Amino acid sequence: MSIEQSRKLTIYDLARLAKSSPSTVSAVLNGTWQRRRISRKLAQRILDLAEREGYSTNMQARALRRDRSGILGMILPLYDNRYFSSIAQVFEAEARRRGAFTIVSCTNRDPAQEREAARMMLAYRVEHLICTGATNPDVIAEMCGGAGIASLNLDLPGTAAPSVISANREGARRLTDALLDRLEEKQTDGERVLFIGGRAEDHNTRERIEGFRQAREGRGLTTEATDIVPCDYAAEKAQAALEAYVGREGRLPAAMFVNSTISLEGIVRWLRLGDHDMNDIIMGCFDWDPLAAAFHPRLIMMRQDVPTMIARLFDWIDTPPEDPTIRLEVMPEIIGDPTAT
Amino acid sequence: MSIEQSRKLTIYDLARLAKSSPSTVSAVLNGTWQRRRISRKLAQRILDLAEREGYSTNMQARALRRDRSGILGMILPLYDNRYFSSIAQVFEAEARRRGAFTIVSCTNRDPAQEREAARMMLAYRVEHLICTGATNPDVIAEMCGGAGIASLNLDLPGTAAPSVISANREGARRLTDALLDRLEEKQTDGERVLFIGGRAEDHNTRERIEGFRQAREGRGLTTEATDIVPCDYAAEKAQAALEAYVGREGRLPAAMFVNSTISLEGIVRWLRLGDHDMNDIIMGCFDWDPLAAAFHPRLIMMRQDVPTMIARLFDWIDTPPEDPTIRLEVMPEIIGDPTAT
DNA sequence: TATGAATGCGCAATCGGTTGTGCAACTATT
DNA sequence: AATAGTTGCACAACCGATTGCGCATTCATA
Repeated sequence: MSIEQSRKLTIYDLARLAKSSPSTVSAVLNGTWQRRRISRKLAQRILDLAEREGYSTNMQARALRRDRSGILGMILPLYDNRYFSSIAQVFEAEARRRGAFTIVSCTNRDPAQEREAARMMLAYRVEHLICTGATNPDVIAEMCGGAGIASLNLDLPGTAAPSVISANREGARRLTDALLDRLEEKQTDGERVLFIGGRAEDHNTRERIEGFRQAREGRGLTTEATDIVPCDYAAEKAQAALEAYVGREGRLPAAMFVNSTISLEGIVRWLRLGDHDMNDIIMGCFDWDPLAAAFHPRLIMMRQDVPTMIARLFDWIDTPPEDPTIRLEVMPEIIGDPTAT
Repeated sequence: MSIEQSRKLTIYDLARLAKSSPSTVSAVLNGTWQRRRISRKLAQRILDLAEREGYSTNMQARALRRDRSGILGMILPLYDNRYFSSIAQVFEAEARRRGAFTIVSCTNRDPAQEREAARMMLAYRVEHLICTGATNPDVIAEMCGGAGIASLNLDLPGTAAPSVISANREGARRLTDALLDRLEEKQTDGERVLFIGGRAEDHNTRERIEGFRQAREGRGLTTEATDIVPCDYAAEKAQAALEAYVGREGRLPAAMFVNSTISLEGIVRWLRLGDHDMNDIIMGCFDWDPLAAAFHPRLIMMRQDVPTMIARLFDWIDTPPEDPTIRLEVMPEIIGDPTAT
């Protein structure tokens, strides 16, 4: 261990201590010493010294000189559900594996916060910016373009940068199919099936609604507009929306397609408050939460395939696609459906 | 909007465009122009120019020169529960409010990852490092000390840096009291009450066990060692531990103190698998999850007061405490206990 | 014993801001 | 009209790393 330094140790200090030069020390410490024909002996001496003195490279200086920060940036709506928190964790783990550093910023689905976060990330010269679930990814992509930084969209697609998203329509179709299978088992035909949660403006919600419609159509069922309730991402809104729905219809839906765990929270709360039995109603949720699964094993959930999505993202970080508007869909996995293998 | 530049715009470019000098441009852009007696007219001209050309300060260069990065670092075990994700979000929001940037790194309760993350944070010259739930905070504090960086502990305390933690013992006492009240209501005296989850080595778990013991002692109850099962933070381990416990004892405990939502997940799963009625067993959980609350309204939960904890943390960031070993406890709130106001 | 090549390392410029200092040009004072 | 103070700005030296280039040795070859 070194003596506590008030001033951080630099390559100049090490050069002095090693009776060498800053350029040599630099080459040794960043691994380019062989190419610069530094003798192994001197290199070892400097490495030992650096270790003993607790030297740590000043990344700001390195970034400035190299014109590469070594930082990957990500903006994210929130951390507080399993989908987004897992995105953040997997992203960070993979970046770390490659020796990159990550900066993640939560922007609360707020366009102004998204822009501000992107501005800061660009100021810190991130090498790539991943926009996850951005309300308007194209604005961010344009900011990045102006700064010469590559951006990528995740979860919600854009038209100005490559996008990795879930196969929302197909996923929703499968989830709806599972719900309808259950409904048929119960032999309660003609009952209402409610789609609830998400935002009508957002691409994923629209796609999932379309998948929902198509699955019903496949069984000769038509879907009423009143059965589609994209009441935004908030437990209270889902709770209120369900209350209103049941008030209008005079009875519970037989099955529900719940679009996100945050909506699920409101739905479950409302059912509990009204003392309804959770098992009387067939529920599917587009998103996965293991605690919800534990509490309600008959709940069918679509688990989005985060590891694969992040892997594809890094493929594009390594080799940017020629087509900047390319969109890749990753299939989510159905959980809790006994008819699925 | 500016023409797309291949090379980023610098203050030198702006100086040329404005027919001024780099030092003047710098002063204007970082707000010190009044102190440097730059005329308002020139300042405005430069600001307009910067805006029009889409200039963005290179934070690496600024950090290098100022010897201040403007970055606050935080290490965190995980994002995937409401407690830690809320810590990350509130921390980031507060830092942003103060114009600071944050870097958060998940280290999976792994000492090696914690050290590595701290090393990187120090290389990026964070101005403060917050160690949240670190397995060995003192190691990190020492690394920071050697680098002349202030560190602070959150959630789990250390002895080498100031710590903000929850009032674990008192919180556990209250939670246990609530459980025992319920038990008495049911008039099923003499039944077993199980403490399950957490790590025997970790300070919080030990304190909570102590609070659990004290609350029972307060009612003249002694606590068997076999009723204390700190089986680590993992759903599967809690599930297995409960299975083993019930196997040994021959019956379910009448009440359970579940130490974390991750343990709760395993507990609930096991109960479901065994087809036990959740309402036959009185449950308390030290940590809060709104989805769990929705599914199980009779579940009593201690919600740790994250906003207050973060506020205290920033108080210390602003004015470091004289005593570096100071420890502050923040009272968590009990949720779902009808006897509490 | 020259000559050319390879080895081993240091010099100095550079990345893009920041900031102490100095120096004109003006204004106010006597 | 001479002096002192103020206003408005530019110069140049940093911050700590990186890297093109060059120079002195040593080694191999003729």
